[in-house]
Amino acid sequence: MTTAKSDTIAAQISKTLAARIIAGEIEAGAKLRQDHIAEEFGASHVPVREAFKRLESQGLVVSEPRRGVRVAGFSVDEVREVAEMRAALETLALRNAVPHLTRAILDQAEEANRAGDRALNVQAWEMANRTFHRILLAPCGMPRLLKAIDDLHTASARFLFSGWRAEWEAPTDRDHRAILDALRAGQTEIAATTLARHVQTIGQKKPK
Amino acid sequence: MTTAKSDTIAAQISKTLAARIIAGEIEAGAKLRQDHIAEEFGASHVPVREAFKRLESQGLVVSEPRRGVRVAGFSVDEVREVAEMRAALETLALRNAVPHLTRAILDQAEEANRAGDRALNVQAWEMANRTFHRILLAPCGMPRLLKAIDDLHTASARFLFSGWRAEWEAPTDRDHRAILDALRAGQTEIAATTLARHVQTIGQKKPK
DNA sequence: ATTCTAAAAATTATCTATAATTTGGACTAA
DNA sequence: TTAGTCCAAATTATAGATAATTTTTAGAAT
Repeated sequence: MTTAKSDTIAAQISKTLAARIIAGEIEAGAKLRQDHIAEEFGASHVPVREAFKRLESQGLVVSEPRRGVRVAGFSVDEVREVAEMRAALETLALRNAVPHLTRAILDQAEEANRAGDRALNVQAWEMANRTFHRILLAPCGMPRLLKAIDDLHTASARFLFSGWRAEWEAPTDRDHRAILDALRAGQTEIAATTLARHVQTIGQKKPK
Repeated sequence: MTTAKSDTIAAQISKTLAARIIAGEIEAGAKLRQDHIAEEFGASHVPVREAFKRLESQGLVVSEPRRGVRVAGFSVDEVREVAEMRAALETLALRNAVPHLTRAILDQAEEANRAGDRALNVQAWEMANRTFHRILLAPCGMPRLLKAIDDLHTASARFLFSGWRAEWEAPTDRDHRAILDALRAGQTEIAATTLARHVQTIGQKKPK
């Protein structure tokens, strides 16, 4: 998680907290005390509050007025919900991206996929996986859609990390290759349905 | 727009500003000066900033660090984007809602539809339209999905109001009836595809 | 006339301080 | 013991003040 120095303090705090929540360093349901966090970052609590607002819109924390914010929990139902939303939105993005996909872009995606295969831990694999999806979908040119998908990826990553914590081995991603092959062959529909199925299987990998 | 007294000041400001932006009272691209707004609401600028954050997550304003926020513009591309996202997400919600739909719920939806036919202005029609969609989709029990759809409805409403401003006549909504008929007959797929087409036509009603 | 520079004004972002609300615990009464 | 209530501590929410940044304006040089 790169916290650019040009960002506002609120943005930096938001990114750092998001990374912690996703990594599972802060457990679900834990209260986030604004004064404590402000002290840790050497800031006042005003930018902390703004960071909270951002995290809330990403679905990482829930806030009750006058009672503070706590890390959002996630049930199996929510994991499934996120997976289904991803399937719906990523297929939409893919269909709109296809006309703009070039050979070079597909090669980039393949490289990202190989990076995933080489990943030594789940964090590295997740980053490569996200890159793969982003490279393929970005050419759709629909910024609002891409942002929504990105937030859903964040939610997915949280679930992924919570499940695979200790033992983990890089799965060679057959689905990714199948998607690439279909795209190279101009079979948009096959690519889209494969992507939809692929995303939904993520929600089924059992935690622990 | 009901601003409950129990809400925080930030929430009240956010709702009021959202209503103004949707109604077109503040034009796209206009700067929102936090001090001026704070003064108008008799508050300090801290809750104003938090309200801005909320509006940003809804896509109603865009913010550049250290340069303030301005009302988001919306091109025809963005309108189409929102329409396509709605089509994808609302069909997903509908498919998941169908098993929980009862006769009573369908009757409620029909009543909302009639309210739309009786609407005297575009605002009343929009509210009835949103109610219709919400009644049908809420039983899916996917809160994150429903919130996303609601934000997209807000964006759609902005476009709708900008187009039809002065002259307007209530269109009897054939699509809504077709959806209800299909649901009553247990034809989920027909209902879903009709809904998808219905949502996308909204993006095609030409403004002016 | 135009463009570059610098000072001034306006605005945003943050900090410190104050007010309001909630939570937890102790004490009292049933 | 068990509620119930009240007080104190902790925490959130807002206000007022300060610092930092950007935009505007004026002036000078080409």
